[in-house]
Amino acid sequence: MLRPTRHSNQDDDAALASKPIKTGPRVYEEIRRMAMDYRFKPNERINEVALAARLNVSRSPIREALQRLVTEELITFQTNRGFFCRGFDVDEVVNLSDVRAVLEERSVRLAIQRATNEELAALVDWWTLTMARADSFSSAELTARDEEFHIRIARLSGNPELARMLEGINTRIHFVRKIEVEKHRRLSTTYTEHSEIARAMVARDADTAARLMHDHIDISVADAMSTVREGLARIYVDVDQI
Amino acid sequence: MLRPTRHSNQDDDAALASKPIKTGPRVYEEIRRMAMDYRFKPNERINEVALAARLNVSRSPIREALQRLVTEELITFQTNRGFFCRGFDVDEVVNLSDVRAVLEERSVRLAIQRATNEELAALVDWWTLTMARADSFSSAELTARDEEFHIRIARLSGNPELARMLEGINTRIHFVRKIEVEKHRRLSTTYTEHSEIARAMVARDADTAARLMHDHIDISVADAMSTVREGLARIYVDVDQI
DNA sequence: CCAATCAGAATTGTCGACAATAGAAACGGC
DNA sequence: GCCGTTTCTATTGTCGACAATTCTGATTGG
Repeated sequence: MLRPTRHSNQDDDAALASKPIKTGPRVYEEIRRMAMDYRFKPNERINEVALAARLNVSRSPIREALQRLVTEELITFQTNRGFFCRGFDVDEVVNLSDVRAVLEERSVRLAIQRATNEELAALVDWWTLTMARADSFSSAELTARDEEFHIRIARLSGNPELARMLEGINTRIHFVRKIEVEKHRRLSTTYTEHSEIARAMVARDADTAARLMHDHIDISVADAMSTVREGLARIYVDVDQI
Repeated sequence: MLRPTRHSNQDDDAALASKPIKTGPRVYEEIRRMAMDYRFKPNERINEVALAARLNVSRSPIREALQRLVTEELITFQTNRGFFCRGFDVDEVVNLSDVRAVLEERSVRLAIQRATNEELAALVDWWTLTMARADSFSSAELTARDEEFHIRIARLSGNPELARMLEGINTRIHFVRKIEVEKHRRLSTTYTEHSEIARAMVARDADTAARLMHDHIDISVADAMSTVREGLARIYVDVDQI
């Protein structure tokens, strides 16, 4: 079969002969990533044509991706005015943490109730291994492992809706969590809490596990404020470096 | 005021002259409503051009609305195959109810902690009035009141994220809830549970209120199965009546 | 009779164009 | 000099068109 017309890809990554990744999903994922990392400044208006040019596509897939991100709360929208980056404020972080704490508690309880011994053992092993290698991970990688720990438990809960909601919260607090990870790293604080939670799960001690999980997540307003402050500094500094 | 000649428009509201409602939001709301009420059959493929014709718009706003509904879990999507109505199965209802129970518990607890006496009194009054008029309401109206009761509490919690998540769940279980309301009505079961919850809230008795709320929401798998069964019957009967 | 194959039809994915709206700049009256 | 108005520009909202893909169903070989 003959290769159909290639439309004007001059720079960027593309052009590797094969193009297995559909533009729609690719664009969505790319913009999502940008929003998660606050590559748009808080409340910044997002110019569709500029973004389209940047990603080498037309406005249609851009708009569809943005609309989708609107319901994910990563982007906001005003009719006839367009799309904006979400804000970045303390209240939101605190409120999301509150919801998250409740859901994660339920998550561990269900996981303890439903997961097999093998699954729980695998969780402990995986985290132990992760801890052993912790120093070799970048902050981004470590953050990803942190997120994965919680997601794994959510999966073990056997309730996909619960897992999905927690993933949604995760994407929204990804940025602050990354900052927290770096803060921890600076202070050389080890992640003993995850280990303790996993141990309580293996022991099928639901109350202890739930309590540990709650305390692990619960963020004081003071902590949130300092983290958000550091986040703001980072946003307005790192920008334009790429 | 004289009404200028309306040319052609056979069905729908149409065209120019007075058009205060933007098509984008209108289309979104309309499709959303259809999805909530299962006007699309479960897992049915949604034809974009047909839907566009039905709503007298082009495919662009249709697709944008659908994409948005995808992340609301009211619609599913497969690349190159298009959009589908979500399924309709017992597991989902059970899982959502589980999550909902947890969130609603948190909701009442926070509301008890943060709402003023006046706000709680207003809640009681409003529900008492609603009950008094219950017989004059249609099932749809009664369902809306039921939903509003819970949403009001969520708002009183002072945590907008919590409220938003509960609203998301509500739209997804709207259909089964409506069937439950009708079931209740057939059996002449009165809604005493809401009143009891509200009373416990006024008394600032968090544990009691939380327990009542949990029991109110918790759905046994058997109940869910019968409700879903009735829902399926309704879906495949009422269709085409409009 | 069934399975695989292959055209034709239907549907989705993406684009560029144009109209409608909002935003910015220039203007003028006070 | 300042505020409201007007004009011009930038951006969004929607559309129709075409390419790419999937679906349908008829055909053929076993």
